[in-house]
Formats: sequence, structure tokens, C-alpha cells
Amino acid sequence: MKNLQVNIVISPELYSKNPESSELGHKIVSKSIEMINELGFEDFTFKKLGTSIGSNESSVYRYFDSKHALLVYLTDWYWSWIEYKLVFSTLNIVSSTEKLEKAIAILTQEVIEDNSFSYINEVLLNKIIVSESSKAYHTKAIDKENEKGYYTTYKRVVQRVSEFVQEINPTYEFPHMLISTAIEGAHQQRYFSEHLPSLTDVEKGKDNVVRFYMDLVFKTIA
Amino acid sequence: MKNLQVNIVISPELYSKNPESSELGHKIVSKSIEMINELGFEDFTFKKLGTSIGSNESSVYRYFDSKHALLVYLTDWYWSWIEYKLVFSTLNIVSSTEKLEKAIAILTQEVIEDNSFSYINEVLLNKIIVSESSKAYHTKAIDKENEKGYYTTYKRVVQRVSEFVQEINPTYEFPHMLISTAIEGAHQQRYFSEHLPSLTDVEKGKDNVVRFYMDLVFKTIA
DNA sequence: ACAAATATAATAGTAATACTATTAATATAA
DNA sequence: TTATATTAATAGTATTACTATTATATTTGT
Repeated sequence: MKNLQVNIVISPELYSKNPESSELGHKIVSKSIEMINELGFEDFTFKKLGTSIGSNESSVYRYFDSKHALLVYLTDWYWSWIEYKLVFSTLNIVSSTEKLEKAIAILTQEVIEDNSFSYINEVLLNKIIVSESSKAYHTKAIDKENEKGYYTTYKRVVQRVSEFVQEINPTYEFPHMLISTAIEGAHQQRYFSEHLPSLTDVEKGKDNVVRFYMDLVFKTIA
Repeated sequence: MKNLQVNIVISPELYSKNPESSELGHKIVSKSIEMINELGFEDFTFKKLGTSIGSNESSVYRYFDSKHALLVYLTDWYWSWIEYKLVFSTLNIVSSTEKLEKAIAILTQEVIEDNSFSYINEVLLNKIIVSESSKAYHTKAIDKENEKGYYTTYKRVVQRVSEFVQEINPTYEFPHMLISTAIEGAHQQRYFSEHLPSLTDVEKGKDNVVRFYMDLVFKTIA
């Protein structure tokens, strides 16, 4: 994956001005990832962001209509990246079981290496997904936003992996529930393991989250 | 359960003045449940709440330090109520399998009847848990709050049910992960089924969420 | 029954947030 | 070079999440 020149392309619905199109746009995305991690989404503001990139609030607003729009953009970028990894790593594999194994690994693993997609730090972005992304869709405007296509990438990822499940066991009733449970669950378990560890069974050094979901998925569809 | 005189007792950590102790307190809790449902947590304010119960903002602040504190209170009330139902319905049952079945049902079912615990509408409260409760613990202050015991009831519920799992299969490695995955997953699936249905496999009339998690849990620990 | 204590309502005020609008300066492109 | 677009700077607004103060009820102890 290293030196491939690939770009994650984000739907124009998800920004006012494309942050890919300028240096300032890059800085906005890049620094917002850092700052949301540091401050948490609630305490992160466009004013602070503007200041810290040597620009100002109103310039940030030209790229994103709101703080929430930026979070949706980051979330979509993440899922586009995951989809890319998913497609790439299951290409030319014939065994459905093997494809599902790879997929579950990608979906439940912690991201520990910044694959340096230009100005986006995937390690930090993954942390935002774990601790903040649920705020993107837990909003009163969810239905309108869903109609506008804000969550299509995520839905497509779930769909793709559900298809692997269906290839393995065409009679299994709940492939989408199983995959969305594994994805969201893995993020939650990572959050719990750091903050509410008694809700989990994580052990230092072992990647129990991946093992747990791998086991759960394959037993459930067996 | 109907005519039993039982009270849910909430730890004093979770309020400034006990809302159980006055008519105003009752109104605050009762109306806030309605309003958070209507407006969503973001648009709900103490000012609006005060006005709508014929009182005012500052009086609400005497019961709860912040909007967030109120959400944590409501969440704890919910889990205390679930714990009560859990203990009640598994009392005198000897079969661990049967106990776990009852537990999973209680944890994953939609609440459709207001069991009229005085001034709290459990149906609406359950909806808040489904769509807003993750905001209670996805906060930068989580570690401090956890130390103060804000989440002990929830943790105890997970612990109790994990013990049923361990009774059935003492060698299963991840009982806590399994139960917290089922609990949080069920809420998520209910939210998705309403707003992002392609992430689920819900069908009108059938309670697929309960069936899905029941099947998943028992297959996983088999 | 009365004073003291307590609870509540009403009002005002503050710093910060999440924006919008306007203008000025700067870079780029025709 | 001029027109165009981009950005920075500044100012302003309604609202939020809270704090503080005082006046008025209500409850409680004696």
C-alpha cells in the first residue's frame, strides 16, 4: 500500500469548499484531527482551530459549514480509507472465509501505523472514530443527512462485508446486524478498554478485541 | 411487578439536590425525559425545561450541576431499573441457561410499556438510552467521572450477566465483552433500524434484535 | 402561632460558542 | 494589467451554560 499514488475522493456533499484544493484546506483537516483528539469534540472550536493554523475562524467556515460537518467529513474519509483497504486486501482472494477473515481484521484492528495518506494521520483519525464518531450520527438531523448521502460510504462498507457472510452461509438471517455489531462493537470495546475496562476482557499485549470478534462472527454464522 | 412498592435509589453523587425529595424535582426529571426525546440532547436546555415546568433555569441548577449531570442521572436510573428487573426475573431460577436467556431478553428488548415507576416514563427513557446515552460517557471527563462512581450501576449489570455466562461456560474467555457488546449493540441496532436501516436486518413485526443477540450469545459461548 | 430556616422564583449578568456579514489585503489567472 | 478569486481581519449576533443576588413563599421546630 505504501507507495501507491491513490487519493481518497470525498463526495462534494460533505464540504463547502474542497479541503483537498488548497494548502489551507490541508491544514484545516490535518490540524482538526490533532485538536479533536486533544480537546475532545465538545471543546474543539473553529476559533481555536483557526488560531492554531495561523488563520482564522471565518476562513475555516468557507470549507465546512459547521463543526458537525467537519466531523462527518472526517468520518467519511475514514470509511473511504477502510473501504480502500478492504477492497485492496481481498482482491483476487477466492475463499469467502479468507475474505471475511481479512475484513474482520481490518474492521476491528487498532490502527497503529500512519500510512501517510498525505496530510491525514490515520492513527489519530482512528482514535477520533473510536471516541467521537458516534456523535456524527446521533443527531436530530440524521434522517435529512442520511437522505443527502452523508453516510453512504459507511453503509457500503457494511454491505460489502455482509456479502462475504452471505457467501459463506446464504441462509444466515442477520448478516448486516452481525457486521455492524462487530464494527461498532470493536470501537466501543477499544474505548471501554481505556476508560471502563471492567466492561471488557482486554489484556496487555494481546489483541483480544480482534480475537473476540473473529471468534464471535465465525461461530455465529457457522 | 405492577403493584410492588419499590423505589429506585440513586447514589447522591449523581445529583446536587435529590429530585426524589420534592414535587419540583419530580417535574424536572419527568419533563426532561419528554423534552430530551422531543428536542434531542443538544437542543434541550435548562432554560427551556424551567419554562415548560413553570419554574426557571436557576431552580433546575439546584438539582443538577449541568445538563450532562442530568443525563448521567437518567442513565443511572435506567440501569438501576434494568438491574432490578434482572434480579427480580432471575430469582429462584436454577438453570444458568434460563437465567441468561431472561437477561438477554431484558437487555435487548424494546421497552414498550410504561411500568409507571411514579413520575418516570420508562418507554421514553429507553428511547433516550438508545439515542442519547452514549453521549453520557463519550466525554473528556470520563475517567474522573468513572472514579467518582458515575457508572457503577451499569458496570454491575454487565458483571451480573457475565457471571451467568461464566456459569454456563467457565472457560469462555470474553464474557464481559460479549455482554457489553450485546447491550450496546442492541441499542445501536434499534437506532439504526429507525434511521439507517440498511445497517440492520429488521423486519416489521418480528423482533429480530432480540433473536439476533440471543442466537449470537448462545452460539458464541457454546 | 411565630421565628427561623429552607426552597423557590425572578432578575440580571458573564464568558464562551457557533455562527454571519463586511471589508481589506493578497495571490492567481486571463 | 486588470479582473477574479482567496484569504485575513474585524465586528457583530443570538444563544448557551452557567453564577450570583435578592425577594418571596413554604416548611419546620418550638
